[in-house]
Amino acid sequence: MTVSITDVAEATGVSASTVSRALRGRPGVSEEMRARIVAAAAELGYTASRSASSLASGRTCTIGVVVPYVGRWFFGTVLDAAEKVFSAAGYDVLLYNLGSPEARKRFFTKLPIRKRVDAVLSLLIPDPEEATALRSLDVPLATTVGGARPGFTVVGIDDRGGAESAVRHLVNLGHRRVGMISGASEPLHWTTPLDRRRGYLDVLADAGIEPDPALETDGAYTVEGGERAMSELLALRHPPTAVFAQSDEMAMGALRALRRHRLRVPDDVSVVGFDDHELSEVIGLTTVAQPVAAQGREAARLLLAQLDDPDAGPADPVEMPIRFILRETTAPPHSRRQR
Amino acid sequence: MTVSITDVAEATGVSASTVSRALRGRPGVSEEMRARIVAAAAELGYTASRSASSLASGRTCTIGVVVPYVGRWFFGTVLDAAEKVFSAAGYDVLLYNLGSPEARKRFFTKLPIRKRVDAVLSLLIPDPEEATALRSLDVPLATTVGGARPGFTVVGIDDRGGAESAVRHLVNLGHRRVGMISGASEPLHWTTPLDRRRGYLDVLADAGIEPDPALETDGAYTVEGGERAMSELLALRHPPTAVFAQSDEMAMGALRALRRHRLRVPDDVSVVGFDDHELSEVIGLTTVAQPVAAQGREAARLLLAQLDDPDAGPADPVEMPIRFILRETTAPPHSRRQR
DNA sequence: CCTAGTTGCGCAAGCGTTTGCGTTCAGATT
DNA sequence: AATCTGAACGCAAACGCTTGCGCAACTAGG
Repeated sequence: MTVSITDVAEATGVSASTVSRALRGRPGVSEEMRARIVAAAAELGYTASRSASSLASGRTCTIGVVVPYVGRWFFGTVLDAAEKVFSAAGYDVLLYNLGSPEARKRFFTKLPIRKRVDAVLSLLIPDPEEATALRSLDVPLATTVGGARPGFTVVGIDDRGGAESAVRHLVNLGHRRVGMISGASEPLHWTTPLDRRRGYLDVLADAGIEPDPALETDGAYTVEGGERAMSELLALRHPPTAVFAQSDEMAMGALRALRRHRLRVPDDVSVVGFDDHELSEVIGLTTVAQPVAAQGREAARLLLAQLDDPDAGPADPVEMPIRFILRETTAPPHSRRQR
Repeated sequence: MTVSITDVAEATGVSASTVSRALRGRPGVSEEMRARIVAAAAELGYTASRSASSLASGRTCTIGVVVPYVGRWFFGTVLDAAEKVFSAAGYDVLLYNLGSPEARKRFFTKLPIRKRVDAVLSLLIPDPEEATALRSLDVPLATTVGGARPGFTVVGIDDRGGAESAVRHLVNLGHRRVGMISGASEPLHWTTPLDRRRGYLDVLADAGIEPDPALETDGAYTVEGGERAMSELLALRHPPTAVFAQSDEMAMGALRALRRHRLRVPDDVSVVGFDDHELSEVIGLTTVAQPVAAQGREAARLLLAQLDDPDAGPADPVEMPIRFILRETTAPPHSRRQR
């Protein structure tokens, strides 16, 4: 049978309470006794039952992490970093992967997480009702990725500024017809696409370029979507000479579409992405880098801080630095002819 | 305060036992009463405390998933698929990300998972001691990725056959000097690199080609490693005309190295990978596709089956189909000249 | 009409910890 | 010597649920 606290108590000839205190480093146990207990516990291979201890103490030593798609690079990377911080602090991670709308709905109505976690890190942007549901858990909450929400600690980046630097780069190269591949409004209340669009429009306005709605197209933040979007742009009467994709994955899709159309990058069309995907360097994609893992780490740390210091509200929003990275997918328009 | 089972019991005027039975669909409750209880529970926003119920019942309704790197595409994808199966069946997923050796060691010595899960899906290959530790948990176990182990249900692919088809393709194209970028023995007892190497050697032998140890190099299963490995190969007096990379990520690194060396693919050097990474299609990489998500799904399903039918041992090993995919990174040697 | 079987529900004993409080006892303080 | 003070430890009551068993009330069979 599995060994319980009373077993190690008997083995040491003390009470269960003393064992409990000894093993958790609580005061009220002599060092000598503590050593004996620890030894006995080790010998018996004792591990405290989490169910029992969290039932008794009210603490679960578990953090819930909810993410839209673990499989996608961005979320996987954030999760990876956050998990390391949590587990180093002795917390376990309960993962909820809410890709499909059904899964998402089920999660937020049933809230299986209730009474199971000490805090929640949400890698997806909860809509107002979902946010309310999460708040009802009455534990510290944090979000990476845009959209300030009362009660949530949020760490993110300057999406607007990032988009500006990307588009400004294209404009400075001399491009006047700059397309954008965006991820549309799919999950409502998710402000990143909007912020990045704002940056795009800002720069155009600054440069005195009339924005053309036909140049804005939806890539759904996936490779396939980006490919489709790029094809649409190429089908235009006046296709763009440069494209700003709101994510590297969409930019990769765009590159693929361009290759299929036998157009050369950057000679015929320039492409700039956003995120600095792990493979972007491999393919030489010009992009705006954001510190993905660092965001996960930071969010995790802030959450832990909130747990340590009870009745400390959510931390102030954190904005992580971004960085424009020039690689090989951008050049002045029609550079072939100009050479 | 948080609402407990007695609250809904009082609200309905019945005992807690009846509430418990009603809410979990157990027999012994009239349909009418059940409806009333369900309604009351919903109204009060009641959720059973997992700690309490698992303490009482011994079941945790939780599956532990241990993975080396959540951030990597392969593991993220497997996890994504497995999580969906688990959560659809009402199980939560406890994630352990064991990238660093310290984290891994800590996990297997302290086994924080003990008494916390009903089953374990390991996406990393446990060495014999680790396997013993896991078995001591006394719950169903499953593994994706190579290496049969007593007590584990394993679902994998034919690594050797896959490697054979990749290398045979190169040999059939006329290549005689075929390099290999492998992930070496880093985590011991992880047979995939060995099996893939076996396939590589088989084909060479079949074709009457003397294997050259200098053509085998270590890419550590990462993009950077692949790049380094390819550079080494190119520095050889007689560099290979084709390269088999044991993973797509390493193949991508190889492509990058080739680009840096101003060599053209496939004209100067052919490259074939393994895995069919989500971005391989984007870059046109010839590769051997394995059903990654399907493996996660299948492993999860088998685990659930074992949970449903108690005292059913681990399932028979499952081998998922693989498929060679011809894209654009392979061609006959020196095809430029031959044209 | 009596018995046997079913159905619906309550009782109470756990499940393995944690923790407030009480007890004991050695040593310090007057 | 009597009292006080901590330190070290034990007691027992939670924590919120599950489940075997018991007990009515009701149905059906003879």
